[in-house]
Amino acid sequence: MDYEAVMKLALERGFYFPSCEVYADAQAGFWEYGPSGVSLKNKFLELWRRELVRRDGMLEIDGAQIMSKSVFEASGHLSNFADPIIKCTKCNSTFRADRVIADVAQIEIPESADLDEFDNAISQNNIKCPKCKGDFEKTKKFNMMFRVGIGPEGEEAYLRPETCQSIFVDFPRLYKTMRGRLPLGIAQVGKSFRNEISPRQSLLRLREFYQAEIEIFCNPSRLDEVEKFAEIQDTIIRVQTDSEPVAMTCKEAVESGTVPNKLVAYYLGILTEFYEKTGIDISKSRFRKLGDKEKAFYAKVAFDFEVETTIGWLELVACNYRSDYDLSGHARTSKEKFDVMDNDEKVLPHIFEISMGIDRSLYAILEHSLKDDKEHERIVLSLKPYLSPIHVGILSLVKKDGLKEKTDEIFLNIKRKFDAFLDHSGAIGRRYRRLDEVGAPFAITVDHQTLEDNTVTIRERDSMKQTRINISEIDSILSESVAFP
RNA sequence: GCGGAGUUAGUUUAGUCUGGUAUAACGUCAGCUUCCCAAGCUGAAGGCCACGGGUUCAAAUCCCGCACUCCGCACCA
Repeated sequence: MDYEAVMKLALERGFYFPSCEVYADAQAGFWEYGPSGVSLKNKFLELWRRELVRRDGMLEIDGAQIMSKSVFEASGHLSNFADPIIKCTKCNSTFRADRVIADVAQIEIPESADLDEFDNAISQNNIKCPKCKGDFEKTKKFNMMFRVGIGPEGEEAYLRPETCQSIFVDFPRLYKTMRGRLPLGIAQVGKSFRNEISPRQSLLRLREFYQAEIEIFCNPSRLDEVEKFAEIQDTIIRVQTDSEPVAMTCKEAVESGTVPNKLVAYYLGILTEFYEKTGIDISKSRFRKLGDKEKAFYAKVAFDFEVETTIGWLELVACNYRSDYDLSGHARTSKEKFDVMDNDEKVLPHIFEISMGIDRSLYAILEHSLKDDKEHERIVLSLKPYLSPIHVGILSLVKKDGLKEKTDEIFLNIKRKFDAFLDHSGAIGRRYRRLDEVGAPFAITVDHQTLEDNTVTIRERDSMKQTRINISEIDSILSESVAFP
């Protein structure tokens, strides 16, 4: 289904909706998760922990969202995470200074250059507004980080623009106290903040958003010594270096040089296996190798994991080989030691990161799972059972003759163990439809026969098939059916 | 940030040109119908029309501003 249909479902069924919507001064780029959205997100993260964090024996931390100025001096965000912008005095159009100068005068000025350089280039080449030929104001820096003032003096600090900086600065302590050995993965789920110029499309471009980031600390001279590689060497990944994605095994990807080494291929492999289990259609995905101009300022090699949706290819994960950019930066600025012993060799670890956008991933899962079942006149959210906000609906066929009481009793017995939803009101077909829309994989219905022989019907969402089971079997059947794979 | 379109109930929407405090469907809730796939019947709740200002006896409707949403441009780890 398309973006509009997902949006409608999100608003009607409590997945997500605009923040502060009752106030007129609500700002763009901020969205809330409702009950269904939170449940889906929690389950998605549980799957992420199982398939990546636990599978690879990573350490998970939970860092502060506000970090000191020094962190971002060391990380380069204060100088690099900003665009030089120029504004036309006549028509108020805003442009990126480096782009206009490159287009008009063919002069390449790096975006991190001093502001004077841009102003000089503009006056020397007599560059005017491309739209109205007006004059430009002086070049300004627009930094995408949110600045905050700490305490009564308003000491300078920033909301983190990516969660991984806490992982980098915590690395020395974690390595020492958690008995670290290279390669070591450290993971974190949390919020990041970026002052986007134009947030768009609900969860797809937010100013406050969730990331699940994994930083792999590794010895750069041993990137092909990866024992675990055997686990995924036959896993098929889709890699795009030119115009079309090409499906290949991880082994072939390394041997052909498409992916630079076994370590990177291993993580692309387990990431693909993870996304397969979210229900996203992997045949509509690709790892797109980024060109030099597209890469982030810290990345040596970068693959974006992208998924095809009705609004185009959507970047869900950035996989960047950051080399020693981060640790050497923090070592230099903090004067702390970030190098460690690996066997008998002292190394400053390199970093490969898997930076996942959670909100976008959830959107992609919803879009790929939402089906219009025209034959039965229903909208079905065919989520994997272990990701469904509601595991099971517990329904009474009718309220009277003691069916309500019997239904309540069943609900009481399972509600702590499963996400169960009790519903007595309205026509039974309507209640099934409602459960279909929030993606509940099962519905259990108590009818008159239940009172005679303690059996209930269990209906399966996608096939609409019903089977009669004993009440005593409910727990084991559900446990098995909604378990994580 | 620029240009265009839009904003009326939970959702989709009529009404805006031709000013007189608002329409419908679906959804929701309660009840009836001994009822297993959005059935039927009865009833109810829900909006002062994004927000702020102006014109007018009177504004959802006209004017100005502003915010947000969508589409393009630009931007985007």
